[in-house]
Amino acid sequence: MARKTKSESEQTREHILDAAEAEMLDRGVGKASLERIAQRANVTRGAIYWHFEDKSALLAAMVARTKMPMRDLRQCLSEHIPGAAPLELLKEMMLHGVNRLATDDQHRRVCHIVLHRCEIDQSEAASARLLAAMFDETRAALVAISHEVAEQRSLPAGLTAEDIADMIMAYMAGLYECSLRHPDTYRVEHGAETKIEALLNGLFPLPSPEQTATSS
Amino acid sequence: MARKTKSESEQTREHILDAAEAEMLDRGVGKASLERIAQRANVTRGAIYWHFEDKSALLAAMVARTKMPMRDLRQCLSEHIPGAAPLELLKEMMLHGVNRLATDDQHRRVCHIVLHRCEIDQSEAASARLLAAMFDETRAALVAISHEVAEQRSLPAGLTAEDIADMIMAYMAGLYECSLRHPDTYRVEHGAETKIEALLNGLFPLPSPEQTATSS
DNA sequence: TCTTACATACATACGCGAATGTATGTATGA
DNA sequence: TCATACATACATTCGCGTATGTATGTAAGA
Repeated sequence: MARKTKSESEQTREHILDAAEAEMLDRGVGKASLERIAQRANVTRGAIYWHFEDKSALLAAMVARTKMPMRDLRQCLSEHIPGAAPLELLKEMMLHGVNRLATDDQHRRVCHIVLHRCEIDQSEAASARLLAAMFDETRAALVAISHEVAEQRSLPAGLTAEDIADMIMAYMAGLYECSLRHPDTYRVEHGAETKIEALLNGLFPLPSPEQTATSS
Repeated sequence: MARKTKSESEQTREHILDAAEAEMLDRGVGKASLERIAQRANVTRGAIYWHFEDKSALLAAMVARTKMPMRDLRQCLSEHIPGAAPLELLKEMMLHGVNRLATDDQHRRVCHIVLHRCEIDQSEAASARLLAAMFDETRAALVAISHEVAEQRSLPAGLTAEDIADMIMAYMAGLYECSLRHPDTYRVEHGAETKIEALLNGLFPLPSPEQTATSS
């Protein structure tokens, strides 16, 4: 076959990424063969090796295609809901995560691959670091905003803002876990907002009058 | 080498399982080779094929070694804390999970392997079914006990006992996720009991007087 | 504007190692 | 002596990486 123009080559690259998503979702990253990925994309392995160095680079590109930094999310939400209280912002951040998990199929696929169809070892060090970084980033964001919320609401006895952030972190991680692993029986989107509100109300109780008096 | 007595052969079986745990933890299930597992156990692949049909059977045996059915747990707790209120029982169930996750190293290893070092596909269908069964089992237990608790406490507005059970399910799943994936930065055991109490107090608020009057 | 030269975007072919499953050997306990 | 509990040897498969072939897009120069 002949050489393609630049935009066409960009398309084949996308086709390869799509095919890789499908293959890795079906067989897992380890058992996904470049040969079958190529067949799905109607190219040969040569094309894959032209666009990507190896399988792990292919995986990394897949992740990069769907990753959204926390920084951008918060920025975006702050602009979208100007002057929102921290608690409102936190709720919106969580809702955004749930919504994306419920509706963005590509994001679901990629997360499912990275989280559950991938044995992370040294060869996928890049993906491993990226995963850890996303965890740290999310957690840091939660800690920061939990501190802000704690200035307006109170905290359960014996717990710090960091503790609450860790609990929220676990809840969100669990939602991803349950929703991706058991999509037929666990519906994240069901009552999502109500649940989040209930959780946050429980974790950030309204300050009782005497507490307010003590703290002020 | 020569034939061993029955108990000795049982020991080699255990050694093989131990070695498999270590290998699969290091390299992941897919990249774990039976040859290296055999070396770690000071046997040859022949021994492995004698005791297990193939790698997936080996994995299944590993899981079976650490699995504890929910039925047994509840039974055990009911006997241990006789006459406990449902809420107390639920708290103890969750605490038991966290404690095991924090202290039982073999359990941690096996869970980490099955959850994060294993690309579940048709070849590991047995493990996949077992995992799904554990999920369903746990969830059913949570739903049941949530209903019981809901008879004594109240529920957040707009949520059912099933909803609450799903939230608790997500929280527990998230604890496993965070603790196993980021053992250095995420400490499950830190303030575990206080956190669980705060969570349950938030999800099962004390019935307010007028609500009690209305419901009765 | 037409040609030339080079880079691009793949396809094809080859060699390699690694892991698996099986078949067979063998020494020992019961 | 016979089944057990392995060890050893062998064949086969599979996927990867690389080397190489090839046709076309594209830019520079005449």
